[in-house]
Amino acid sequence: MAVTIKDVARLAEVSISTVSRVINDSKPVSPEARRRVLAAIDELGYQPNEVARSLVTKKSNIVGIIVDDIGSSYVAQIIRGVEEVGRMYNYDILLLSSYSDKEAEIRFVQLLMQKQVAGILIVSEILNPEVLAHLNMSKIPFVYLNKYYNVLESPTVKINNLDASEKVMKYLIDEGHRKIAYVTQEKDIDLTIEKHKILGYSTFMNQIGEKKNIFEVDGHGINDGYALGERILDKLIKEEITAIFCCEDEIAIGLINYLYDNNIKVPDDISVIGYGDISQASVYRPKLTTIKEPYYDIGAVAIRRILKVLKGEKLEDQAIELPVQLMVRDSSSGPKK
Amino acid sequence: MAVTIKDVARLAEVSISTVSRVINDSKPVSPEARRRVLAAIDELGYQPNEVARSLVTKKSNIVGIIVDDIGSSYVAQIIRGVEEVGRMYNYDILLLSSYSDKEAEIRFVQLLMQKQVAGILIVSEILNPEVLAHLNMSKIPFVYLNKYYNVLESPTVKINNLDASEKVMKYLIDEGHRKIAYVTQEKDIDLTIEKHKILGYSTFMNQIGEKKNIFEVDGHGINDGYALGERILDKLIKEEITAIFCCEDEIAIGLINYLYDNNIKVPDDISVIGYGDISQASVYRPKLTTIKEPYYDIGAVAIRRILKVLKGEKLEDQAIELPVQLMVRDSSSGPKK
DNA sequence: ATGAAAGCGCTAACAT
DNA sequence: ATGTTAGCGCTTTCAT
Repeated sequence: MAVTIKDVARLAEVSISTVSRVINDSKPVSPEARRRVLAAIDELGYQPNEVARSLVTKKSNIVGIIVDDIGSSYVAQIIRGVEEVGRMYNYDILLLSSYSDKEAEIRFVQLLMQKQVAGILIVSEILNPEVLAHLNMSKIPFVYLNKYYNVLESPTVKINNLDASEKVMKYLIDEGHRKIAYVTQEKDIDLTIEKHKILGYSTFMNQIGEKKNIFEVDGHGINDGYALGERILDKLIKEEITAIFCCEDEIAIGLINYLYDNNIKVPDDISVIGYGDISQASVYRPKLTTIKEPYYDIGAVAIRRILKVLKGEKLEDQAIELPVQLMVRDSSSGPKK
Repeated sequence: MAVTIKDVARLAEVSISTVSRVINDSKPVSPEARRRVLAAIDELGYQPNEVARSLVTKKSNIVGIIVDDIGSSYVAQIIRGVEEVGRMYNYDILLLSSYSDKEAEIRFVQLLMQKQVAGILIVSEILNPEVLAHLNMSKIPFVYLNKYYNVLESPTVKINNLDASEKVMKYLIDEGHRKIAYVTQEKDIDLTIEKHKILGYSTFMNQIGEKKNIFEVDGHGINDGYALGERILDKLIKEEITAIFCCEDEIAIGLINYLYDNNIKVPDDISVIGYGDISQASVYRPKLTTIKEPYYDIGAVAIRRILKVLKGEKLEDQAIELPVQLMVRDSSSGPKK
């Protein structure tokens, strides 16, 4: 049997209330009593039972985080940010993986409510309005993060994607490119962040008065990027494209693989730019020029928002936008023609 | 205020014990009462308070997992295994990152004890006997995982590393290589798993009667592999090495980079084999021949062990060994001389 | 400043 | 089969 507050009280010859006051610093306690309590705690190696505490305070110091898949590296980065900041304020993390299962997301939210978590963080890759409804009902502070979709009307932290595509376009044009293509994901463009990226691309293309070339890719994998290459090669040549901005690093890498296999040199013949700065990006040869999204920061900012609400502070905006960084590496250069 | 067991009892016109019996299926309840309780639960949307439950049962359905760094991909894979299996048995995961801080590991163990977790899983990259001591004191079932060091006298799940190096050596020799080098980490070889890998290497080299060439590398990064290349190039040439087996993929990739930059072709001039099958391994060009360690399985087996103990079953052995897989890809071939 | 006592929501022994 | 009741370990009024 573990040592409880009673044991401490008995040994210190005070009441359990006094012990409680000492460990919580909640009310004045005489120096003498405090000394005895501390001594008793030390002697017995007493550790307050967090569960009992949570029961009465109706608050745990646990933050629940429902992620899509802990295996994705960006998710791991977010968790890292959450974990590290949470730790500074003594919050622990309860981790649940939904694997894009809507039902699971909802079940998990309920589960976290049962566990009296202090806050909830969702990292989803799907659109699930139901889960938002549950969250809003719960009265638990939460932040909803989504890499692909725009989160509206809910607390979130997101990337400034317009800024991202503008940075890329400006760089490319400054390097002398004019025939620039963009590769986007195929679906729900209105709902997704692709909207903003395409806007940035289009604006610049209009500005320099060149024809827009937007290709759609199916899937998120390197294979899909490779398959894309196969599909668009002719068009690339016909349109004399000298630079391609891809919506995801994986796609860019797959595309580079395809080009390499077809004797088209990157960046000499075509510059390829990715998006995301996944770990492979800086290893791959040629090293990928890409947009680095601050996932660690997203996690850190997200948890800070929850902590803020917990402290009773009001949030100004629902959404916080974080800037990105253009990582110029070896898969891009000026056009060599 | 959330709805409690009392509200359900009142609405169903039964006692709270009956409600408890229904939700826990712990004792027979008349069909009629059960029906009313279920209806009331449904109507009120009642969800049992897990915290109160844990307080009385002294058991939570939470498994604590202390990892070195959630950012490492192998750690993420382990967590994935733990999470997925845990979920099947309704266990949740409390995640703590120690970043190789000994003090933190110990603090976290105590924290988890306070939280009444059902089990503890440690994924450490350092050697920390103190934490083992705390763990043993806690009476909480645990498994200690360590990628680099041999865990003795404690429940663990590990890789059969001798098997791993034998597989590599057998493959290389079958391909016709004889001048084979091994790259190891520099320190504590007696304590680390390197011991078994080197044993496998040495055994085979003795068998074919060739001179052993073991190089030591400092650090775990790609840069370190690159630096290694610089240091050993002359020796490689002098000894006419045709294949190098590296203790880590990162080292292998760095080494390949260096060789590539110095006009030595992989695998034509030298075959390079890694260890770990990190995500880059199958993307990198040439794709890395390497040993795939089953991290997902390690996590899954580890949590199963804990669950087993929780069910009161005895463990046969302290350690479970999992087999590895040799992934033959493009960084290796027969010697081309 | 301190203690007694109520009660958080639940389970489980005991009584019926 | 069902209800009553005593805690689980703690915080927090309410007295003193």
